[in-house]
Amino acid sequence: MKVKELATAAGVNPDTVRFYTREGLLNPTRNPENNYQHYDTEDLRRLRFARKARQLGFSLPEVRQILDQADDHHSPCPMVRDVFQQRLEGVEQEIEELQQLRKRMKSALAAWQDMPDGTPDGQTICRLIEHWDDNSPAKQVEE
Amino acid sequence: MKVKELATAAGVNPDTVRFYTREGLLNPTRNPENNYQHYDTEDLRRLRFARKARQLGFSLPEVRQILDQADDHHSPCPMVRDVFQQRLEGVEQEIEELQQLRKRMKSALAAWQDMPDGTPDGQTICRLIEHWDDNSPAKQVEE
DNA sequence: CTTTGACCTGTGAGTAGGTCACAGGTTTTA
DNA sequence: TAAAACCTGTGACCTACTCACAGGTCAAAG
Repeated sequence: MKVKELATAAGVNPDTVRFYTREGLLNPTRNPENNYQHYDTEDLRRLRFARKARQLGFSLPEVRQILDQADDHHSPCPMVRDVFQQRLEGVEQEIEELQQLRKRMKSALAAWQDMPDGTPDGQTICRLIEHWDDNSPAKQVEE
Repeated sequence: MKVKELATAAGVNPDTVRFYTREGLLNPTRNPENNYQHYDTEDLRRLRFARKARQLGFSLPEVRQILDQADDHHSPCPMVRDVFQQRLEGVEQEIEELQQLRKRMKSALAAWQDMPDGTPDGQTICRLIEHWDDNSPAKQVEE
């Protein structure tokens, strides 16, 4: 397979194939006649695997690590279980934080219902934001 | 105030102060004797405002836009309400997507309970991931 | 046989929002 | 007077791609 064929087969951008190749996740051979890359079904498997892993939240270095372990005929699965568990916790924390943010945003919106717009007066830029309580207290300081 | 003083006052990295200055969000004056930047309380207000706005999900260009409007003595608040509403929707969508991901991850974990690790055999890299159903069907192709 | 279009190549830049490193100048403290 | 702590600007780095560019290759159409 050539670049675009592999890309199409895996449903990704051809540039992603080239990028992954540069990054060492794919190991194509080269046609010496025209200098083209040649990918086989193993590469397709690796690419599909990489995409799935990315969707699951693995970083590219993590994906490469898994692939490398597989190349050395070590089972990467225990590591996968491990990193996966961590990623799940990361995702849950992200959700938590976003829900906090959402809550604060909604109460800010509610509080803004009754606030006038007001023109900047040199003391305040936009009351809507300045009076938003982010419960991260800033320190006070004088010039 | 000098860079580090302002940074400390606002609870940010000094490099962030320099970065925001380069980006035109802060307008310090210069001491011609030593070429140092001098920030006043107005800059501190702007910096704090910028940080709050960033926490609310405004992008730096948006923050700059608000600040510029305030400099021109136009009330930026209607724009703020508008962008804020959009950000809220964005946040809610992010939450939605993360919850979807979390759901898929949890069911994957459950399915993995009973799967053996297995050593890579050339056909499969890590069953855990390859057998994960991401409901994004890939096309089939032969070499 | 030539042209056209689709593909290939590598390299480099761009994305967002900072953070860090570097080399050299200044100020403050001991 | 010397070290520590600060200042300056510039440029690289981070993620995970994506896009642009300039030039080479190839298959089909004319």
